Amino acid sequence: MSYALGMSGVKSRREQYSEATRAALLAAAARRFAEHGFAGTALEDVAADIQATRGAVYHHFANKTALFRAVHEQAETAMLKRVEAAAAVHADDVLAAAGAALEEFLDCCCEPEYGRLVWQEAPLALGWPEWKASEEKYAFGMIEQTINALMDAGAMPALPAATMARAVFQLLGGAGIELAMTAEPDKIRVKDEYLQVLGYMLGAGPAEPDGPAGPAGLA
Amino acid sequence: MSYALGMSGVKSRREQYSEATRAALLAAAARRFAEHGFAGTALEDVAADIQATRGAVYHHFANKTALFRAVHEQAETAMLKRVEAAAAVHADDVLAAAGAALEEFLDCCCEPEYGRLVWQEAPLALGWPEWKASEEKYAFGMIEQTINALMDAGAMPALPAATMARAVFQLLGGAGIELAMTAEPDKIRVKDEYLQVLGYMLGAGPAEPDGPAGPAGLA
DNA sequence: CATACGACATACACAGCGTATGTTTCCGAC
DNA sequence: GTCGGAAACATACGCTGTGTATGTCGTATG
Repeated sequence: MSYALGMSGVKSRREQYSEATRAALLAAAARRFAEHGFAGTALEDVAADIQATRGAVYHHFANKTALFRAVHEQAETAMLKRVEAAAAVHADDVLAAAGAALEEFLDCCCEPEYGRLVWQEAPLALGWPEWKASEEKYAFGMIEQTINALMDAGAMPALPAATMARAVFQLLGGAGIELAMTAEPDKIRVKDEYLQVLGYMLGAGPAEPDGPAGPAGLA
Repeated sequence: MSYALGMSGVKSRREQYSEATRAALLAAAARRFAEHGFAGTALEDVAADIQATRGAVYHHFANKTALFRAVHEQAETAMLKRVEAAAAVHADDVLAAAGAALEEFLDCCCEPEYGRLVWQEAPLALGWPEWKASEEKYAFGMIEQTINALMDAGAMPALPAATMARAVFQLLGGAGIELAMTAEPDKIRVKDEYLQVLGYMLGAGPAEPDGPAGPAGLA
């Protein structure tokens, strides 16, 4: 029963240091994983970025996969927070909220630390089943919720909601990867084109090329 | 200037043997890669499946990536052949051809050797840029062509074709992975649900839940 | 102030890729 | 028919990177 300080919320110096290095490791790993991929990053380098050794990594995380898992969850929760904040602005309008959430999500995907990590490396690093289970908790759950809201509001016909959500999910993911890999000057254009196309597919009405909104007015 | 036989199309016994082992390696690698993933398969095991050693592998292929590349291309061309054959049946009707192609593609994805290989492992093994470039040649080109045909026929509004094609591409890919990972008894149901959803998104009209065809009648 | 434990660093075992170097078998020329 | 030579492999080696086992130092606790 040592370290009673921790129980009362006050952190001892040791704990503070430990958490600091853990956070630093997470940050360094996020950068490395996003830039060089999961297989392409050696734990040695991650540790070196922190002026530490692999011993530190293996002290804080069970193995390379566990480290990635932590990085991944961190990225997902950060994304969720941003998207929920964006949607919360339009608390009264379901469609507007969905549109805002969509755009904020695409913005998140523009940043390689989210786009590459979540949509490229994660399925590999965690394995497809775990990745899918994870997405079930984050992006996917949010999407399905929105889809159901849209169906209830009559803005979308009643189709198998789960499959529909999966399709939208994949669609957003593809847009995410594409955006993450697009060179900076083209990002705005590509993002707009995706908003158009997504609006058409989800709004499910013939959209005018110069007025991207389908009947749902999602975009 | 030896082996003049090869020039006239007749294969010497050595060449026949060599091609046989090469083909066997490709087949074994395809199974291993599809089942255990790219990183999860050791060339040792691939060679062992053929009762050979890694030397054989490295004789026929420059490295592990090159082996995967060959497997990948083989899978893609096989898929393309099947889809084109399915579409060719409806040479007169653009929509029917697109629908048949779609269904045949989904069928291909149901087989792990295509679904997992192309949509899961390939981006990792080849790297995203090369994978994308490859898809540009295969699935993507075919899709864009179909999209353009549909737009010309007035079955689909004129949206940025490239982005639209990419979205459809990603959509199909997602369906492919999902199908590839779905347990056998559920595959038919999931595939049908996807046909419904895709029909809605592409046909862009409110589809009846029990009559999956939108106005385009894609499915 | 002695002791135990947590936070690392160091050292080691092992797998898997790539390469360099044999060894055998077949082909073609003389 | 036999003899060089090259293709088709097998064998042996080095290297990198993961995971684990052990060591060391500081710090909290009785």
